[in-house]
This record gives sequence, structure tokens and C-alpha cells, in this order.
Amino acid sequence: MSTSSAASLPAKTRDALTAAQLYYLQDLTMDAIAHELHTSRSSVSRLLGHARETGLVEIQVKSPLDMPRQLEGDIRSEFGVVAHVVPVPDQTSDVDRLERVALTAARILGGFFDSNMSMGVAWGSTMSALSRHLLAKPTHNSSIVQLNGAANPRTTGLLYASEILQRFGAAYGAAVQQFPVPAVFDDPATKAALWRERSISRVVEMQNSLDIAVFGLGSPFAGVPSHVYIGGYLDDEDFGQLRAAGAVGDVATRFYREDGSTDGIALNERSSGPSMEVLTTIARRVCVVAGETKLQSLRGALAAGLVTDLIVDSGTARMLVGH
Amino acid sequence: MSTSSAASLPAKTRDALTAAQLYYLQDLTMDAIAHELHTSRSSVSRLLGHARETGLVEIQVKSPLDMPRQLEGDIRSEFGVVAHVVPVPDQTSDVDRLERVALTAARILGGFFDSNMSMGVAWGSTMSALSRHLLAKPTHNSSIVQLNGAANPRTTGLLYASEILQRFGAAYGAAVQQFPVPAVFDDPATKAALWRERSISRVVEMQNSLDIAVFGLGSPFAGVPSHVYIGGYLDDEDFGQLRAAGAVGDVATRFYREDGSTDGIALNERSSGPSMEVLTTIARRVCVVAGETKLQSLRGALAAGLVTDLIVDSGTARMLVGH
DNA sequence: AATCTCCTTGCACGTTTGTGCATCGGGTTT
DNA sequence: AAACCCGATGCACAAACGTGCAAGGAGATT
Repeated sequence: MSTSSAASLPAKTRDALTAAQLYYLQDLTMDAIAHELHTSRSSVSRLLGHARETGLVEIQVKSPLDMPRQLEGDIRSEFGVVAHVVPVPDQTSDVDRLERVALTAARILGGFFDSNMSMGVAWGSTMSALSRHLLAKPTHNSSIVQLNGAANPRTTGLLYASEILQRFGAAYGAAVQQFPVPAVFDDPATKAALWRERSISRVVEMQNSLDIAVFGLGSPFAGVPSHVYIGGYLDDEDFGQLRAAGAVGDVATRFYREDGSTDGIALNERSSGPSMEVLTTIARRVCVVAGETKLQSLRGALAAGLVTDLIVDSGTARMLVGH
Repeated sequence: MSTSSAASLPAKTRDALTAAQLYYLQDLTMDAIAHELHTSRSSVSRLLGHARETGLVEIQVKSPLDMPRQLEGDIRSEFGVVAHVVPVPDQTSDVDRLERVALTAARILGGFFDSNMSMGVAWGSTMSALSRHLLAKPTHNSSIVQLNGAANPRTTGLLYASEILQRFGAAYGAAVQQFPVPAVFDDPATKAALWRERSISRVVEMQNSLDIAVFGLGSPFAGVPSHVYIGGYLDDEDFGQLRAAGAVGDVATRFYREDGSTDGIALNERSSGPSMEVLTTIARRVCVVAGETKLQSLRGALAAGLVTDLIVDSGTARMLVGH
């Protein structure tokens, strides 16, 4: 499989590492590096790309500590969460906005995860975008655990959700734990039964000892409903219930009101996602939000204390702190 | 002085920070960023340069922990020091070699220094090159202390040495402590007397409680003598003594033999630099070496245990570990 | 052995970026 | 007020860079 190198690492990685040192630490041009490595400039360009993607090169942007950025300070003092505001021009389309927030979030996430940790991962359009931009960071003895089921009456949802999980696993070299259950059960009894299956309870237990969780937000009644709500996961009756109960959003298919309360939202009994109690025992809970349509849902999540770290676009951040 | 910004930081820094986020975290082109910031593309290019130089952006190249690079591992196991080998093609001129090692060293150094620390700094051509490439990293309550005097019979050496110190101080926002004494005294008694002066002893005491020291190596008898030896710091008689005593190099004007011993090298009594005992109490002692002419001197410094962290070009590193 | 597949390479092209230069505007000195 | 200085700006050009594409190679498959 590998070449004749005496040492234990692929020649490609070795070259990428050298190239990265020459480029980022010594400011050589790619031309010069190509010459030193006896290859073409375009290969060096690709090597450097590889080095960035695989985490050989780490680029951090740090605001000077004297002046935490305005909005982030405001959010912190008002909601008690660490915020990272992603600058996005106001007239950006929601698609671009999501893409840009996801891009930034993916890079930040690398700093939160490390060896011997386990990370809970939700699914949805936000998580999907995020997963596509993860930077590699090799870890040991770590795992990625699916937070809530993804099956619905139409599909098993496995492809969609597992694709997200796989990308996390690949990026961090972590074991991946899927959760092959419906997103929302028709019958609570079925859930209870399944939860007694060892193959399932094993995952549930892993969910109970996560070091970090990452999730987007659902916003069932916003202009453009989230992926969850157009995929057939909920039927009309479910929607009616939610609306009547005053729910404004969800995290991993657990619903809450704008004030953070959840009592009497019947759907939660049938949800496959971790309860608020379980969720809030996780030390770090990273919430990724793009777009004003999620504002109400975001308020609810914050009020419920579900979030410890918030990654959000600048427009939504501004609206969050009274404009 | 500053603009109308409500917050406490210059508009330029704020823009640079935003630009850096957009460029490094969101992969926008400078064109796009210029548009968002309502300025020209060239200004964005300069903003980003500014951001890099002032440490708003930090770029690290990290070798995967599974495989510490070959040479560095060898050096570590043979000499017990943490090595950083700077890749440099073999046919590089000594000037370029020094420049490239200095460039890399300057970036690495930023990771070693932080608030509430004090750093001892030597002078010489290596340190001069190094100082020219330092990246800014703001710290508090930190100081830069000159390790050895720079005056000689011809000049006070103040400009030369203080320029180096100033650059360190500016880069780290640290207080700078000069050491306005001759590099080598004519009469040991003068040294003793001066050391009793409070203005001088104050600095000597600071030298005794450094957290980190940075220095190049002198190599008096190598093909191209170091700055120290052509500046008139030593006269013919001094040279004769050193040669007779078998000295091969120095750190901050303290001389040693290739086996690391220093006994009976009379010149050391008259040197303004810290003694080996003082030097070796410093927790981290970073030695920067470029070029094979310093090989013998490097062996001596390693044998004397003066070094904890070594930054060296690949050619010299290879020669150091028996080829 | 022939074929297929998948990965890597260098080229060529269009895009993106760095920088010398002339210009401009605000603040200081004469 | 005039003269001066200094830093910031945009322009224009050359240098540096990313990437689609076609060619080449090393295994794997038939």
C-alpha cells in the first residue's frame, strides 16, 4: 500500500508537510517549492490544499483579547453563551448565508474536539452543510454519535443522516455510531420497547455521556420550514399539535416554546432525540444558526439553556440583541 | 486620535479582523471582501498583510503526532533537546540559509512567549535576522531583557543591540530592559564594580529569573567568524587565549569547548554574559543555528546543556546526527 | 494478456493577488 | 497661509495561483 519510505508516513503527507513549512513559515512561492521538491507548481498547489484540508496547517483568526467583538460581547452578557458571529452582508441569500456560516463553523469545531472525546451530532440542512466543510483533525479513541433518529414513513433516512455522520467520522478519525430509529415514533410504546433493545440502548447510553453536541435548529412555523418539516417526518396532525402547544422550534426533534418551556408538548414523548435533561448535561453544546427565519427558534433554545456555544451570522446576531 | 467608533479599537484593526475572517475562514476572494467592506481590492490585500503581521491571523504547521519528523526525533533522542528542523535545500547560500531559519524561528517563538513572562535576548547576526521577522503577539506584564553587553572599544554597540531588543519589545508589547555594559571587560575588577551599581544589578537580577532565553551561537574559529568576532569585541590576545584554551563557540559571550566544558577559559571571567549556571536555570533556552560553520559550536552548546529547544536548518541538522 | 479503474501528473488558461507609483487629505511646522 | 510630512487609497501591471483537462501509470479484474 505505502511506498518504500523508511518512516511510517505516506510520502504525500511528508511532502505536504514540507511544502506547508516552506509556504507558510518561509513565505516561498509555490514555484520555488516545486523546484525544491522536484515537482510541478500545480502539484505544490494541490499539496498545499491537501495540507490545509488534512489539518497539517491550522489557520486561526483571533480577535485581540482587549476587545472582544461588540456583538459577541452583547450576546454573552445577555444570554450567557459564548458567541461566534460570522460576518455576512445583509443582502445575502439564505442559501449563501447558511453556506458561509457552515464553513466557519466547521473550522471552529475542529478546535473543540479532540482525542478521547465523544461528540453528538444532529442532522438537518445546517448539519449537512457543516459536515461538507469539516477540516480533518486526527484523533484517537474518539467517537461520533447520532443524536436522533432519521427514519420517517417514506424513507429510512439512513443515507442522508449517515452521510453527515460519516463525514464527521472521516474528518476526525473517529468511530461512528448510528442511531437507526424513526425520528418520531407513531406509538410511544414502540419507542419504549426499542429502548430496551440492547443494540439501541447501547447508543442511548453513549448519548448520555457525550462531551460535546453539535446541532442546528428546527423552526417548524418559519417562512421556509427546515428540512425536518418537508421530509415527511411529521404529519398534519403533528403540526396541528405543535402549533396548538405554542412550539417554535426544536433541537434534535425535541420541541420547545419561545420561553424555553416544553411542558405539555406531547410530541416530545414520541421523539427519538435526547431529552432536555440529557442534553443539558453535555458540557459543550454548540448551536449553529444561519438566517433570521430561525430567530424565534433561537430565542427558545437560548431560553431553554440548550446552548453553550453559538455560531451565528451577523444579521441574525444583530436581531437577537435588540437590534 | 481615533475615529468616532464607540468601541475601543482602531477601525483599521476591526476591518483587518473582518477581512481575515472572510478570507481565511470563509474562503472569499479579496475582490468579494473589498466589496463587502466598501473599499478596493488592494486595500484588502494590505489589510490581510496587516492582519498577519500583527498576529490577528495565526498560521501553524503541525506535524502529525504519530510521526515526529525523522531528524527531529533523532536529535531529540541523541541530545535530549526539542528540535525544529527548517527545510532548506543543500546548495543554499549561508545568507539565505540564515534568513530562512530566522524567518521560521521568529514564527515559532511567538508560541513560546506569553503574558507575565520575561525573555532574555542575546544579540548577533542570527538574532538580528530573527528580530526582523517577528510576528506581533500582544502580551501583558512581560519583559524583554538583554542577556549580555554590546559595547566594545570602538562603539557603544547600543544602536545595534537595542534595535534588536526594540523589535522584540514592539512585537510582544513588552517592556525592554537594556544592558549598557561592554561585551567583554578589560579588567574583571571593573565588572565587579559595575555589578554593584544598582542600575546594573537590577538587570542582572532580572536575568536571574527569566522564563525563556533566545540566542544564536558564536563560532570564533569557523571559516566565517560571527559578528561578535569582526566587530572589534575581542583583540588578538583574546583570540590567542581562546584558541589556546580550546574554545569552539559561545553563547552570549560565554565560551565553551566542544565537550561543553568551560573551566580555565579566562575570558569568561571578563564576559558580561550570564554564567552557565545562571543560563541553565532558565526553563526554556531556545538556540537558533543556521549553517554548518556553526556545527562545532553547536556540539559544544549541546554538550554543555545550554539548549532546551533547537531551531536549525536541515543541512546542519543532518550533519549533527552523524549524517 | 488485455482491459478497466482510479489516482497522479503537468500543461494551459483564466483568475486572483502583491506592489510600485501617483494622488489625495489631514495634521503639523515654518 | 504656505509648506511640509505622513499615512491611506486606488490604479495598473506583473507575479503568483487554482483548476479543468488530457495523458500516463499502477494495480485490480476479466
